[in-house]
Amino acid sequence: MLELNQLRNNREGIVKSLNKRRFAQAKELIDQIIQLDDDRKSTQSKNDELLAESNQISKQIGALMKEGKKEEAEKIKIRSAALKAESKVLSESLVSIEEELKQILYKIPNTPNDSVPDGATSEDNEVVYEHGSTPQLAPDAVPHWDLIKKYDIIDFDLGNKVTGAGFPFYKGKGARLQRALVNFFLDEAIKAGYVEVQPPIMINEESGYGTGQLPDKDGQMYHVTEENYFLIPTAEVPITNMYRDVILESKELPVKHVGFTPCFRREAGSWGAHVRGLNRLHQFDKVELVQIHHPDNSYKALKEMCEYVQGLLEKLGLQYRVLNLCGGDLGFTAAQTFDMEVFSAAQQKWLEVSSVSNFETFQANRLKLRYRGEDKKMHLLHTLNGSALALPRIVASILENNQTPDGIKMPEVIVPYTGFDMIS
RNA sequence: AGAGGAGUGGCAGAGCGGUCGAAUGCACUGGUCUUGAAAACCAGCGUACCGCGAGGUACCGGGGGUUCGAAUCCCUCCUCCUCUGCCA
Repeated sequence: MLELNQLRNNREGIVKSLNKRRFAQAKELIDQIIQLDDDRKSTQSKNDELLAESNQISKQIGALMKEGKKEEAEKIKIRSAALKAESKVLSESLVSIEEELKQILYKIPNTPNDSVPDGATSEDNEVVYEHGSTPQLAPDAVPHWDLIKKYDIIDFDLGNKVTGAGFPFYKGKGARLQRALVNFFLDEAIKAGYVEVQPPIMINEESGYGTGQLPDKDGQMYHVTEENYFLIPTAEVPITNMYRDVILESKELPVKHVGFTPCFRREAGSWGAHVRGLNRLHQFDKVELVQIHHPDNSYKALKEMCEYVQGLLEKLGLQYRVLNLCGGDLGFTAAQTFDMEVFSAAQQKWLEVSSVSNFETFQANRLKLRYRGEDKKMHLLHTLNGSALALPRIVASILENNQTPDGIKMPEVIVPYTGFDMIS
């Protein structure tokens, strides 16, 4: 959620910035917001005056009652009743103005950072870095959905039977490979100074609003209606919400957490022929990084997180590239996002395996996540997060890129974790 | 899940219909004293909104109600504790 002050003071700049993400209604919505906020202020002022008078009268009544002047007290009670009726009207309208204001604020996405490239679709994302070269595979190399059948390590049919599409079983060395990668990712993050957390994988509605999944992505999360809980689409949600309604001391910054969780996504409307095998699932595992920073440091942290994720990909020996997402492809809550894509040699296609974002104050504003500045005043913090890494597509590219006539060779760094160096 | 008890400022803990945004202690910040520190003493010490300011308004787990007036009474939800039941 953008800050009201910013909308008032930097209206033109924000409209221009939102233009970069092709958000056409910016001007109109901001005008509505400013109008509503003006209404809110004047309504509150009037109401406060009424309440102030009412409080005065109540005190007088108290004093009169004490002195035993019942008659006089009764007399001014009449005035008090009138004030109360008037104030009730104003209070109700204040509540509805605030609600309307909030609803409009919820509709406005975050403003892209200046270094976000202009552009409308994923076609316009800027490739800022490339690493590695495409492995030379044998002519009979096959995509991972064939490999997992051949070696019987991941079973979609079983998942279909037991749950439904997009909920595969990992079996034998497939399960061990996945667990090995999770442990490798967690250990690396801990070495890099992240504090591990194991969060709940269901969240309440408030948390959904806190990080911005609600109301924007309502319908993309699995909803447990009995309790009004949601299955998390990413560990970002519970981990960042640890800091909802929190005031941090400067000396507590930065906050760095890593968490491993399954992630659940309904992916409503996004299914198609191009998402075979592990490319898109309803349930998948992910190790997620979350950082909270002083506003001055967040972009430096964003850079460091990207470099950290790149380091993981390099250790796994995967060819990858880094994209600076263009305005039109940016997620609702992000001010800037770098996507890491690995090249899947058998599919001849780039697969997104990590998304590292700075949300600036967008989430913090909803979360009320603040720190006390040098000026002794409260300020919003910056939140960031990134996948490090999402498992299925990493597994897919390891399987595809490392296939040999004798089996699938494991990257060296994870052999201590898997306990085997070959799936055959 | 049932019965009982409880939720107050960073923490502990008073208040149980008016003068309470809330005693007191601890913690914290500034000052005095001291070579320095400790101790002692003095002062300060929640958040949000409105207002140029003086100041005003709201908030005592959340929401609603009674009342001229609610931290205090009533309803409801949530959380925690104790006992009983169930169970990884």
